[in-house]
Amino acid sequence: MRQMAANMSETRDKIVAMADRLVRTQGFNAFSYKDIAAPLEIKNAAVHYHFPAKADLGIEVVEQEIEKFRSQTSRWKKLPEDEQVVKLTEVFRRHSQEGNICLMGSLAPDFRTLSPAMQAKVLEMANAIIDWLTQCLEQGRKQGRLHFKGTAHTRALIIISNLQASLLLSRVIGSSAIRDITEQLLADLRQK
Amino acid sequence: MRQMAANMSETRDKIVAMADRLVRTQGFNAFSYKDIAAPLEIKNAAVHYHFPAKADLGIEVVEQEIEKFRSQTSRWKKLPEDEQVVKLTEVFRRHSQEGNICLMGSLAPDFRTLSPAMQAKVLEMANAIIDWLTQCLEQGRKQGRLHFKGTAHTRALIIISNLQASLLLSRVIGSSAIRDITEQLLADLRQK
DNA sequence: GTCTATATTCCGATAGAC
DNA sequence: GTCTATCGGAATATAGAC
Repeated sequence: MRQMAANMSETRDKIVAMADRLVRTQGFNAFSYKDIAAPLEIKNAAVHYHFPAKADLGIEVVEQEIEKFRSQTSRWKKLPEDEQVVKLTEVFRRHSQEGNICLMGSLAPDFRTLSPAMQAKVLEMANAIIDWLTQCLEQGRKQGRLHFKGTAHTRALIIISNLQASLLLSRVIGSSAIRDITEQLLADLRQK
Repeated sequence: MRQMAANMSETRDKIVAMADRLVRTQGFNAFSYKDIAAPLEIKNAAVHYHFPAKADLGIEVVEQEIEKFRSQTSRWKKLPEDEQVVKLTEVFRRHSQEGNICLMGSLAPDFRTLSPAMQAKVLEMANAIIDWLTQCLEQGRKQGRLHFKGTAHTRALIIISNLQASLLLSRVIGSSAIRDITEQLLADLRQK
């Protein structure tokens, strides 16, 4: 996209990656520029150079997540729908193993404290995930590979809710929660 | 419990109520003593008198929630299990109408930033809810009033997850989410 | 129990040198 | 692009008068 030498964006990328990690592990309002600068062994002024305001950094984190989600799901396109759902659960399981929660689960509680621009980005992310899963479920049911009651949209909301909250719950009661939940979830979808 | 004139605890009660509201609407790390003091028209020093540290206040909020949950569920004891589950969903729906999210959904993302004592209280709360619902589902299935696959414990985790995250989601995408989710959830449980 | 006043620390953000 | 230095503000918390 932007014309830029490879090393020029190196620091920038590291900052975004660190911010992503911190949002998921501590929450957007609970980390500071220092938390980013210190581990990267730079000064907070350097972070401000790349992202003048904290909201700018938050927006970039969400934007990259949307981009990542779209590229992932696009790679699953040729798989049967039930396997695509499995892939989705694996994304969450991987987050769990790294001690992360998903961005939605992290940013939704703080939603009202976010800048309007960042709120818009979070909404965009939510819609991207919900729309994709709705279509996946709809198609999967048509093909006879997935079974569920009610509309695909509502079922998508339920499944997203489960995956999100299972990460939250497992942070409190231990990581066995996410395994149990996702397995039962997939079993439900496979059962006629 | 404690020996104390009625008016002596009035301010204290108001502080806890305000803190509860703020935890649910903004998150534990995003509100300050000023946010509590200003609407009550007292000074932040008065808040510190009742709760020396913010963690003390947080613990009290969670403790009162545990107490409230136990007294609510105890009042439902004589109802059929399927109606008890409906009662539970109504608690969440009421939260949604007031723009609140549940305490677990609010505190779980920030869990690692909480003091050990507060973490312990949050875990206690999680277990109280999960244990109650597990037993309710187990009993309901025995009575033939509730229908689900898998263990009651895993199903309890799934339902709690759904209710929690539906509040989070509805904050971002709008409040229709919670209605759709809970209705489908109850329909699932009623279907043989 | 509540107040005024303040200590201390930290945060996001900016200015200007290099 | 990164640094040093610092501003302005806000947060938690405490001391001491009333």
